[in-house]
Amino acid sequence: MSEDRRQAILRAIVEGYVATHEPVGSKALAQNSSLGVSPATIRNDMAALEEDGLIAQPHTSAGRIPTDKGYRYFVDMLAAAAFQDSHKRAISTFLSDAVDLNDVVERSVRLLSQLTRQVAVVQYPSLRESPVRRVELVRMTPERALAVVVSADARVEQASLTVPQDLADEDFERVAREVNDIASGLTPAPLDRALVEWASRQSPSPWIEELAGVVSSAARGGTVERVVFAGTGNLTRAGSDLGADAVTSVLDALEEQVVLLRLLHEMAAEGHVTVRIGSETGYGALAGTSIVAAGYGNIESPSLLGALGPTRMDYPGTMAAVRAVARYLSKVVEA
Amino acid sequence: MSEDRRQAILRAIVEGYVATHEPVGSKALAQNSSLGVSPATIRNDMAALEEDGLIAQPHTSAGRIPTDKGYRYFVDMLAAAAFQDSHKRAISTFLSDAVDLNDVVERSVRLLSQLTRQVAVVQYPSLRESPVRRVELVRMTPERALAVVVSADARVEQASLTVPQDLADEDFERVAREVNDIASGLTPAPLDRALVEWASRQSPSPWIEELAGVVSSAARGGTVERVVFAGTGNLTRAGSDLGADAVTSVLDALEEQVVLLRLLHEMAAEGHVTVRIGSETGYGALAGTSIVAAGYGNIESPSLLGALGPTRMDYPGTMAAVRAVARYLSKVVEA
DNA sequence: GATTGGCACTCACAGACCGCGAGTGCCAGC
DNA sequence: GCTGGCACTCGCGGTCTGTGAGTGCCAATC
Repeated sequence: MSEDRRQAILRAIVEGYVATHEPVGSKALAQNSSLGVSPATIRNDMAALEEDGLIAQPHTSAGRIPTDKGYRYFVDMLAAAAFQDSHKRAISTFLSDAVDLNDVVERSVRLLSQLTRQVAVVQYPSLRESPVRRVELVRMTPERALAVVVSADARVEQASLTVPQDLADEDFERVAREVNDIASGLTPAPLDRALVEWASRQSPSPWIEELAGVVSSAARGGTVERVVFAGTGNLTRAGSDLGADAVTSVLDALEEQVVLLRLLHEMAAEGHVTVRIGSETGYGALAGTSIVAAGYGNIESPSLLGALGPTRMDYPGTMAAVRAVARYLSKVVEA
Repeated sequence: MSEDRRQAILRAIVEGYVATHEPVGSKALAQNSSLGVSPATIRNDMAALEEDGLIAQPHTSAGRIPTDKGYRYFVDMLAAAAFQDSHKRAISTFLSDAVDLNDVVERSVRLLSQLTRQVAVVQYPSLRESPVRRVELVRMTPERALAVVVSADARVEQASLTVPQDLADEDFERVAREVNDIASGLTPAPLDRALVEWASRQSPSPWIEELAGVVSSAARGGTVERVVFAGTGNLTRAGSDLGADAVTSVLDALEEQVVLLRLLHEMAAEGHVTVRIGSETGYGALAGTSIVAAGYGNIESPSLLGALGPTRMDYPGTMAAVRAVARYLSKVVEA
């Protein structure tokens, strides 16, 4: 009862089940897979694997299917799969002619969903540490103004604020120039301090306060983190394990974003390509689904992207695709 | 065989089927609905309605369900339903504290999906005729620059372009000032002319050309029209008629956007709240689904928003919700 | 002529039944 | 420790059948 063979059997069960969507039995395994032992032997090992909670049988007289724990074991012993050249080409052609950051993210998420045939999610790059390039204030109406913050990585953020109706245009322009001069070249943290200091030197007024706050948060990359997704159609495409309720919860989770963001944050802490399988996600709504994610961009505070699909997914392929897209996206964003 | 009673029967069938998801038979109709006639009479009328193609029976010995044409007839004879006060309040609280245009659109689409319990779609307002408020050019690196166009309705568009590496900063700044001075206050059409004229006065160079083109298209509200959606989870929520394939096609159509945009454009031509039922959409992928849409914003070239769901939907309620949200959104955008 | 009650007919649906076959666990032998 | 054999389990798919809702048609009635 060698440990090696058991691993091989687990691997064969996972691969077989992923390929056929059907529980795999000892006999089929003996014939199909090339581990030269008899069905009976395999049965013994299967019993042991089941004992360990790595596989289970849906019905008494059916074959075995991997449990979440089994998938986990499989993923952990997985050697990095080679990524097909055709895919590499697809990535570069797909991403090469993107015009701006939005476009890059948009294209990436579509590409990833096509490569993996799963739902792809991409978190907008967190550009917290990127310095401000310029701040513009535009007075739209007598009492409304728009602040436009351009950061060094070509990201443009906007926010609106209220100004006193009786404020003279000259004063408004002076403030605009001052804020731009102060902010240019600063990263968010020093920017905060500089703005507070500057505001305290002005004659106290609520709009100065609001202006400082608005510019600070815009420099941080907008008020909210966002996740875009694509490939939701894959959830219901033929061959998906997920029932209607499961699909509903996943779609809801994607739209609410908050659960998804928390989960991605958790995963960011771990390492390169990380996988959460079924119940490992810790969210009941995501039972039956797995997430394969990888960080990209800034090494210290990476953003995440990943693929989400039924636990019965092609882990090696998905992991390879996620890794590849993350790598390319890192190049683009860092450049 | 009065025409009035037939209409009443059709109405009762539609309402009954929408409520219960089950074919409705003559007997149940006679008891439940308060039109004082016997089942036999109803059967006669039903036969006539079926003759006209307004209803059908899924199986020989089942009750009747409305056809697409039947829903159409029902919708056409529908008196505008009163919209609940609670909904009105929901709308104003939901939309009142939006910070910018993105936020308004985002909130609207979520709100609409909640009110209708369908998939909501909102087309980004087409702001073609809004004049430019300001144009900023920022040199990001020696050979890349960013053009930021702020329009009078607080929309911010960005585009990147290439500049000659050896261009002096003073020259760059001069061009930036000139372009801003030219563009400010102009709507796209005159802006195009002014930019072409201006470019011809410069010493000919590719980057001047690119700049003019980029600013023109940014002033038009970005390169692409976009549609955002929310509530996709409702497609699979309990009680949806749609099979897995239908859901898949709808999700795909939503993501591709192009089909959806064309359809919305077609519907924009019609009038106030318009409805496309099942095959009326003209797209096979949308068989079994209906769209209720209404224009908002600029009367002459309205943008659209709407709700998308199974043909068996609550048309009166959905139409009322769509109309109400469209009205509020118009106010916000026009203001 | 419109409406109604009656009646025979149709047919989907749910439940019961059953045989097949894949798969298992266990045991004795190598 | 591996293997062949054997009895056992049990889900799945097929057939069959009764039931009941619903229909269409026809003759009688208002």
